[in-house]
Amino acid sequence: MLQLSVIKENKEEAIRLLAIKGFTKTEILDQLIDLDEKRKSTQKQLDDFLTESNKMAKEIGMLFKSGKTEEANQLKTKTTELKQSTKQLSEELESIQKELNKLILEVPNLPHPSVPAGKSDKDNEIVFEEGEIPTLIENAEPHWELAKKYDIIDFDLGSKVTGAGFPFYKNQGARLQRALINFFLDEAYSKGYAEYQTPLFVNEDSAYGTGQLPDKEGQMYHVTEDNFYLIPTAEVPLTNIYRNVILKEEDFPVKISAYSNCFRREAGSYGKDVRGLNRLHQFDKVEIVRVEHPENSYKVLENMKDQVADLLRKLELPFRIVKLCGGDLSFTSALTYDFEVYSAAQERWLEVSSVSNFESYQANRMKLRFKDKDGKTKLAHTLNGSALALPRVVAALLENNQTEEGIKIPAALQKYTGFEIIQ
RNA sequence: GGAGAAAUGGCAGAGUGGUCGAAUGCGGCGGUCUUGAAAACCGUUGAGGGUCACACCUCCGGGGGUUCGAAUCCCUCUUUCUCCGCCA
Repeated sequence: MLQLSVIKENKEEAIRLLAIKGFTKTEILDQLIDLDEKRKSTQKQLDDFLTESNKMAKEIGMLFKSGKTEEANQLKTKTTELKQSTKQLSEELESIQKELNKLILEVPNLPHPSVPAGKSDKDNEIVFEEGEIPTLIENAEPHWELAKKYDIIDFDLGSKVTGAGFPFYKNQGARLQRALINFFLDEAYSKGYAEYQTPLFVNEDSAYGTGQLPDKEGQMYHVTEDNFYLIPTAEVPLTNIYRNVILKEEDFPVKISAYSNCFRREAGSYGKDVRGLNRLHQFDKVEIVRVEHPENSYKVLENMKDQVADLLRKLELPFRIVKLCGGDLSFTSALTYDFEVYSAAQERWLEVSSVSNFESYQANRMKLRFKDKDGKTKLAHTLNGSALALPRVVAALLENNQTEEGIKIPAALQKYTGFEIIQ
């Protein structure tokens, strides 16, 4: 969540930036400022009452000790009314806090000043493009046909056993999956990321910590019996490692990665754009997460961007990087780069990675802080990125590399797959 | 799943109703001594709110309760440990 101090000290600037994100309910900011004032004055009153009753309690203790029982009992009756006011005030304070908390969660993160204005993905800014769009063989097919032809991914079987969006990977398809996972993990490791395996379920606090709750409730699978949420990305368990943690400055940089299954309900999205591997309920992804000093976070974001580009280069896939415009930017992000690979058979760009700087937005919500050189406690910055999500990478690999003889595996992957061609 | 024990500051560990935000040790930081270091000695060392700064308030796993007063008593949840059962 946004820091109240940012709103208070820089309201005009905050309003201007929020408008880029399409957030125009500026009256909320005023409400927040008012509520905070109310909170302070109520707190002050309550504190005064508490000071009084603390004093009396001590006095009563002394009187009892020195045997002045009668005086003590007299004082006791006096404290009763004090308790009434105290109770009332603390209830008032609690409701103000609750309201404050609810409201501030409605305010999205401020976008970075460089974020272009715009409403939808059409307004995103293409900042980089690399690789040639391949010319396909005659009778080239989309990946869902290829999957059937080579018997490597079985969507129907998945529907039978579980439901739509839960495919089986088989034979060379299953081995290709394993190869990609290992390739991505090795690449992250070689760039200095510690490797983790995380729980696939998280509790409610963690889902709040990274901002899946309260607004994206319907996106996650929920185990009601135990109140667990299936992770939509490894970002959730990885980042929550640092929930309520105070780091030392020398702990930076924090670089962690994990492969995990990701589970998304994707409620309400059907149609041909989500066919095959384009959108799944369960998929595989290697995620990279960083916790950084605020001064470094944008340098680090560029670094992560290069890292992801390098992966796509090694996979020999044509790709482009787009900087998301305000309207397409997620609620919690300040700046996001999306990576898209070109699917020649579908003749469209597929998003395979999203690299974001959340600045202190997540950190504030989960109280992730560090002590600076002067011993002051400050919020850290968090960043994350997919490196990479598998399904659409697989889709592009299958489609772009199809030949008469079969599907060619890029050189960098061959030592992982153990084969050069799918046939 | 059943029975029992426990959860205190960075760590270890006292504290079972009243000047306890918390003894003591270790670690960290600053200093004295030293050419330098170690040892020794002295000081300092949790977080949040609030304030120009103080004062003041809250926090002893989480939540609730009893009491004038709770780290301490009661209820509840979570976690850890021991024993039994089950199990990859």
